Amino acid sequence: MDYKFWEIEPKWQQYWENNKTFKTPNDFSKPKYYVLDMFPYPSGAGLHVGHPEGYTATDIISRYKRTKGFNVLHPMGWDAFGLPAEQYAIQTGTHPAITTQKNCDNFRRQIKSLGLSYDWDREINTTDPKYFRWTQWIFTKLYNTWFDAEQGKGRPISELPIPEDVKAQGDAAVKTYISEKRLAYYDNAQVWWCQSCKTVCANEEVLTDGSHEKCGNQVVRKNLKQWLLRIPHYAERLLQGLEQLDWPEGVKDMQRNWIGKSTGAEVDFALDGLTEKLRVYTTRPDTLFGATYMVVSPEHPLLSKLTTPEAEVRVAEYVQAASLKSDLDRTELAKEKTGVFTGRYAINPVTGKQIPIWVADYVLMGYGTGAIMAVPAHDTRDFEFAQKFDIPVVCILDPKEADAETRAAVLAGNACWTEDGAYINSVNPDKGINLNGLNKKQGIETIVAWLQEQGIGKATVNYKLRDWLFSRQRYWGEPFPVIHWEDGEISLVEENLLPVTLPEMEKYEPGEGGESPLANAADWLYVTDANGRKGRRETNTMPQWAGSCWYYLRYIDPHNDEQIFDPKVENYWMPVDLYIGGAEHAVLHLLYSRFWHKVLFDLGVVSTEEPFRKLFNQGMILAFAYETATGAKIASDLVEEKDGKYFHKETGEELRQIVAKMSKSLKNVVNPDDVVEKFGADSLRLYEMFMGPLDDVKPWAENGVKGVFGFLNRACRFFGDPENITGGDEDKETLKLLHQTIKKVGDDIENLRFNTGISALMIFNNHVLKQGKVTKQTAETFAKILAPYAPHLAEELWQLYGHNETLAYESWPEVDESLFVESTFEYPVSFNGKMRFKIALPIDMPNAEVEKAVLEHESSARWLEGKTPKKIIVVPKKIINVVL
RNA sequence: GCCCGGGUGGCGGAAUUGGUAGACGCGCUGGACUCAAAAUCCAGUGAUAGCAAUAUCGUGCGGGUUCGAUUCCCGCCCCGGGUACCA
Repeated sequence: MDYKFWEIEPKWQQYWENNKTFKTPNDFSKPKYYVLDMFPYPSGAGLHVGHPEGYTATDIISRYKRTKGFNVLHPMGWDAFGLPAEQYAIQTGTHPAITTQKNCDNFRRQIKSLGLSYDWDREINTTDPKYFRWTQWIFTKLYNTWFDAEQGKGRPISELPIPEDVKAQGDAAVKTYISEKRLAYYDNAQVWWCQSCKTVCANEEVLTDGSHEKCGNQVVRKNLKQWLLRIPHYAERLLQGLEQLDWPEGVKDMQRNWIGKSTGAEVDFALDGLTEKLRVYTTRPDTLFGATYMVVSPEHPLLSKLTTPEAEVRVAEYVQAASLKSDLDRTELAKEKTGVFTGRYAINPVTGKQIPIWVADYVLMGYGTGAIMAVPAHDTRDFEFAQKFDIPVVCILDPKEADAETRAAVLAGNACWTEDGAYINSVNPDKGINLNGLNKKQGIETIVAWLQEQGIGKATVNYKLRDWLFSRQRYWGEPFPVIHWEDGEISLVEENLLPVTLPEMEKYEPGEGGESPLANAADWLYVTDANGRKGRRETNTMPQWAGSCWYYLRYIDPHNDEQIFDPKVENYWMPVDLYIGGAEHAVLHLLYSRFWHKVLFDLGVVSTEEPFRKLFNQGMILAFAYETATGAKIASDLVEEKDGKYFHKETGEELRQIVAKMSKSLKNVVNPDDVVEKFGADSLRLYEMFMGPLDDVKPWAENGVKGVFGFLNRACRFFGDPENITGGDEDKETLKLLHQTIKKVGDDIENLRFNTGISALMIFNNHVLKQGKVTKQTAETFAKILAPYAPHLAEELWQLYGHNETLAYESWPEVDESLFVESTFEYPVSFNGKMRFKIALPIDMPNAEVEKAVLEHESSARWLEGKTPKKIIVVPKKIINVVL
């Protein structure tokens, strides 16, 4: 049978669609397996070859698990809110919904052409009002939830205890108190603003160079009324939850770093001439004896009080200058420390000495208390600062492990030592404190106990995680179900009135000064309540993360108009057993999703504490590119190859082959449609999996596609030719290899090692090609184990062997381990670790006889050189090593 | 700087718990088929030396542990990702 993939593939895709082969019933009698892809943003550019990488992997797992008797949930949908459709609307006036629809249709067509076994009846779209009705519903839940620190969980706002003193202040105070506890709140926030996108962005969306991750333009600070979510309340839970997850350690680490937990202590410093105290946060309270000055951030609320009249001018100037600096200047570029003395002194509580208080922008208001005690001898930043401004450096940790020179410098206060050591100068009998002789752990415990006793400090925990800025100044997003009333009250749109849909508009331009385009939708914007009170709808929309935060829950029950989903069904399907997608979502999407999920868990909406049990990141698919000796990139169509070297077609200059991201300018973008047309979907699937380990970054090579295409051709020609299929018993060697292959392919799928699984299939195919004939049973087994990878060809073969039904639910072949039992093993024999020859011996032969057989072997004499071996190591079924 | 990954032929990559380094595929070389090409098939292919059998070297570098190290330990170098004045 010739390999006519162009006929086979559409035929089976049609069959699967007509028969709803992959429609997933909520059949609770079977064990379930939920395999999820990170759903795509349907861009106008269509599918990139990176998409099918993850999709093929999950498809192989899905198809395999079905044959192992699992009820498999494998859905697909569209994360379709987003800026490109809105920008296109601004340019052309085309409604984003129309653009989105078109793009979704194209993505669906492309994905279907790959033969992926999705249950298309569960398709979802985040821009569908029937979907975002529930996104809005979750927002109302967040708004109406507070975090009970004692119980460590979120609870309905109706259960929030109101302190008596708040009650005494009246209704307004109670309302304020409540709104300060809600997980979602509306407030003035210093936010990142992208002038190019005319919208705010979350901290997480700003890259380290101060650019917006979406567009690459620099962002600026701006003060705006915004919606924020109190994700830091869940910091500890988000951290702890990681422990139970089967996720790549790297991703867990990134989340841990992002959450940024640190343990330390808060210490109150008395101030000279003021009754106020200055509170600092430190992770090293044990170095208190070395604190020779203090620093407050330029935004510190106490700064004006601290500043003495003589210092007023310079402090004001400094604060002014700092406020003009972007955060970028304050961090990356300006490594050189700046600061001015406030004129005020604090009292070091352990030494009783006066220490100066400075203001400097290397201390950030947003972390800890916005003030620090500076220990220049044992903190590099403080040391730098102290050196520059000539502040005393007092060493209180003797660096015993350091070399003599370093040690001397540190002890003299001329160098900084941040490692552990032995405390010195850390005793004050008057205050009843002595750390000398303790180690770091004991030192911290002792000083914290002392601070607590004195009532001037306590152990504390800090997190880097900040409130999540949750609103955007865009049209194409979920509207908030919120109304701002003329009297200042904020209320939610009632649940039975959801969804709040987007108004039709003629123009989609954002308003000036940070207003969303929705501010122009007069008919939609204004509302009046039953009492005639006027109100205005929230004009911001939710960020794109909103829809993707919970989509995996909607697949479970996508058409339910009564509830977000039926809890019985949720209880069956959750959690997601395997989630595959790009590593770029390591923190943002995955952290946000976990946060929402935990809130929903606390409220009893979902049944699992974590949404994604196992996570796997596919590596990016790159492409070869070419550059000159000076590093200039050359578009691929200007490159020619000669004898394995690359030259510029026009200049003749020799070029270097490099690996880079696919890009239009390099002309090395691979379109999946072209690959499918030329080699077929099965070849594309197979190649994407054969390129290398799923999590590796790897370059696309068209010759590689030809390689797997050749394999499918040979397999099709051999297994599709009735003359090669015989009756009778299978050849022993073939049978053994077949079972080894079943085992290898199955194990490799379970472990997501698809490249070596394909290699095993190739080895088997090469074998039978040489063998010439196989039994029908062998041929059928081959079709079954090929099916997860190349389902179209497998179905075709299966049909050829006389079956009328799909093989998608045929059970996975059993491995007959007894075939692997061998009576002899061909031992590699090495002398002093170098392999010299091989000898076949019975595996149950006693060691003494093995040694004898080895030494008597004709080749041994040559390596023994007349010597008597010192030792002979025999590792059964592994190796024999003769030690001379 | 700090935290994660990773360095294996010309290329993508294999190698259970330490046990024959280079599976499988690409590329290349030679051959068959063909008027010829493509396609297909067969053989070879880590480097060096040799007609060959074979030998020596070989998994980023330098040490170590071991009968035996791509694998474990110590010290470096390089590449990729994340993060960055978080006290």
